[in-house]
Amino acid sequence: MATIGEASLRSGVGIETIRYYERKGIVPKPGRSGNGRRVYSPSEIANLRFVKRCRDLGFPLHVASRLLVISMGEQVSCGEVQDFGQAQLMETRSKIAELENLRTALEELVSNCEEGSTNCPMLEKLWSQ
Amino acid sequence: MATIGEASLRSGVGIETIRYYERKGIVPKPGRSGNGRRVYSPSEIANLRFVKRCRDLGFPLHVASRLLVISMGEQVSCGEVQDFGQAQLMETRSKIAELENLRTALEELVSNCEEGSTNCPMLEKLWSQ
DNA sequence: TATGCTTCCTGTAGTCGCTACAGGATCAAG
DNA sequence: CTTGATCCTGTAGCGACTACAGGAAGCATA
Repeated sequence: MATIGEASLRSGVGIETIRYYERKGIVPKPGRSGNGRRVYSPSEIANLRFVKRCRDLGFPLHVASRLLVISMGEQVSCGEVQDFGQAQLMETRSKIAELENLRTALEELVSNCEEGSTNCPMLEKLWSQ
Repeated sequence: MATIGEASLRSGVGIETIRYYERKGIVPKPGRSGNGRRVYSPSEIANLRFVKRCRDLGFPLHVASRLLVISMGEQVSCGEVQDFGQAQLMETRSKIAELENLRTALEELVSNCEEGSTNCPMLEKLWSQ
């Protein structure tokens, strides 16, 4: 049984963020000690770590929450889990593609700065067309 | 001289977003007609288009605003403009690198779904260690 | 002229995932 | 007994919008 500070250290989730997850119902509410402080069991700390893992992979909070619920449930609906993974992968791939277009555009924009043909070639490009 | 609706169409910036930019001081306040409605000159519409161009390139609003101010000013400080461009390029590159790590991790995670070794291999992976 | 549709106005609240207080209570160590 | 760390609740801020509510005009048709 741990305090919120210990739970934070062991899970890697910030204290304020832990309370936020609780408020949002992402993780179940922990018990309280006599003085009203939150008390975390090892499995509750593991839950926090699980959510953090999901977040680090880019899953939105509501998906992390759903994955946690699925994990807790009787029979695991593996198909739904796989769907979330696939969706997140697609999302990530399309974000990469988008950012690569941006990178190309920015590289071209910045490269204009070398040629001092106008007052400020980059601004010119931004205004042109 | 155009209404906000026309300005929105011609600039590609949504009506609510135009008003938001005005509130935030990103673009100068337009004039008003007798009945209190906003009236946009062609150059004010161009300003909106400029901000949109910046946003599409990933620049944060305060940078777009600064670039607009620089453009309006007497002498253009080309160095500052170039710095913004370089910073945005670096930012974009590091975001891409980050997302590529995520993609790799997700691909591995999802690939586990094929091997039905456990109840749900993806969840197992998320909990493990 | 009356009606009805569209556009416009202001102001406020919601989104997402935190993060940072303010103002207070309690605990552990010296 | 005091000091400093940790905890509590509640609220507000971030960025960049987006979505109303509730009302005032404008424009076209009957």
